[in-house]
Amino acid sequence: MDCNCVSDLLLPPVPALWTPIAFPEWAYKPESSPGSRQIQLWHFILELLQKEEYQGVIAWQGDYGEFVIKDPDEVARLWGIRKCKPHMNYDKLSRALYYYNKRILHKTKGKRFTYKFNFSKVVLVNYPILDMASSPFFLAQNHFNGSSTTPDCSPEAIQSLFPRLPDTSRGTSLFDRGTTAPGPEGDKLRLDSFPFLSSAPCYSKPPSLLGPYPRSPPFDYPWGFNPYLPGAFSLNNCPKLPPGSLYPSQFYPNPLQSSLSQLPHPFSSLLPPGEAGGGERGAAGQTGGTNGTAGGQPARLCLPPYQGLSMGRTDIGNGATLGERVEPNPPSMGLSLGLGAVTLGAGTGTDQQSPTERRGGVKQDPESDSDLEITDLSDCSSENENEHEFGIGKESSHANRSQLVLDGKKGSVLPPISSLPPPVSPHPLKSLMPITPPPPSLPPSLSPSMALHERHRETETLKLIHS
DNA sequence: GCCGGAATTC
DNA sequence: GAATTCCGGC
Repeated sequence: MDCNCVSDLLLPPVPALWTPIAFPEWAYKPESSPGSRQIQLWHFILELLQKEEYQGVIAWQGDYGEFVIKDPDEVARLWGIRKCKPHMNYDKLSRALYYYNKRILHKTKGKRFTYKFNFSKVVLVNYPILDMASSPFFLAQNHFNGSSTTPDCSPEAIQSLFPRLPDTSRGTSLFDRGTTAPGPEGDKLRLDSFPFLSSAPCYSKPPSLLGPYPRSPPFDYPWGFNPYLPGAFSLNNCPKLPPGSLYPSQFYPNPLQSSLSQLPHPFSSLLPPGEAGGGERGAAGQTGGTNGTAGGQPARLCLPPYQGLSMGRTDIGNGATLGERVEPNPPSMGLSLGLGAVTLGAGTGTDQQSPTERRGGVKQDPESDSDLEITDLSDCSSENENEHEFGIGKESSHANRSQLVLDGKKGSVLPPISSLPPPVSPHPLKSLMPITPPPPSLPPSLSPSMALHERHRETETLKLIHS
């Protein structure tokens, strides 16, 4: 939409500590509406929900994922501003919300102006490729919430599906987006838009009372990032991104991290001895180099954080990570973004299964609503979300070696690894294992074995230096 | 206030 | 496809 009607309504100043995460491709209008990737209502709702300044207008309240529109007219007005629909009203807005019924969110019956997000639906609908049956995400989740049937979403799982991206130094408000829809390469979503997800799995308290992420001032973008500004999603526009990874590594699901650490050689050996705890390397500043991999920095495999592993939020390596590379194509990664890089070595590129094949018929939510359609999933799987956008080849060409980076956000509420349910067959890691050799075009740096080789070589070099 | 059909727009 | 708009019914 070419709407500038809100550009002059700009609200608050650029946020400083925002923690953007990538809006998956599906978060915006699909290819059917090329060039018109408008924010969707539920995104808008989420954003309002996580802005303290709108607490009086709309806020989390009550049950898990539930929110109440305290000021329907105001919400409608804001939405109208956002969409340049001056005649928007709550009646219309609610009509739109109604269409989300049982999918993204639904009306809470009996509660006035109250709706509730269905994040499991969001994930299921948009990431059908996730093998709920064998995914560590959901095994863990089920373990967490005691449910063996509902593949609900743990914060980490959710977070892993909404990879965090770095920002640009720009940022504006919720309303300054009309004219500049995000590019396909980096739609962003803020994890803290899901307070109930980012805090603890399945909390029952009002989300507003929880949340590991300290509430930031309104519009507080960590790197001045504004997901809706042009180029905000471009990997070429990450000047302020903490070097090392386009995505703060805490983005990746814990279960995977633990899984990786438990993997037999060579995977386990990919874990840099000194990096398991996550501290971070310094930031050889690199400014907005293509896809953030500048200066021949090592490519990194960002793995999910896990409790017990110290992980700093700023733990971001230099250069693009493999993890980020795979981010744009979540479904193809099986279940993991973090480990995606491992899979990556096995066959990214064109030799992926078709969305349909990968999907394999996913209607796994036991409580699936009759109208929960696992459709139109191809949008989030391939096409525009591949190499050409993230330039894996380019990235890797700068990389000297692969590394696994264990880090992430602190305070993850996850059970100890030992308490996680044992892998079932097929082994959760199966999907992480390379199935086929890396394609010839795959840079050696992305191959685990090559990484080892490189690592060894580096070690030898260091020995020589020291001697 | 809520639900939901239908036509329409983008 | 995702609203937006209109409208009628409860």
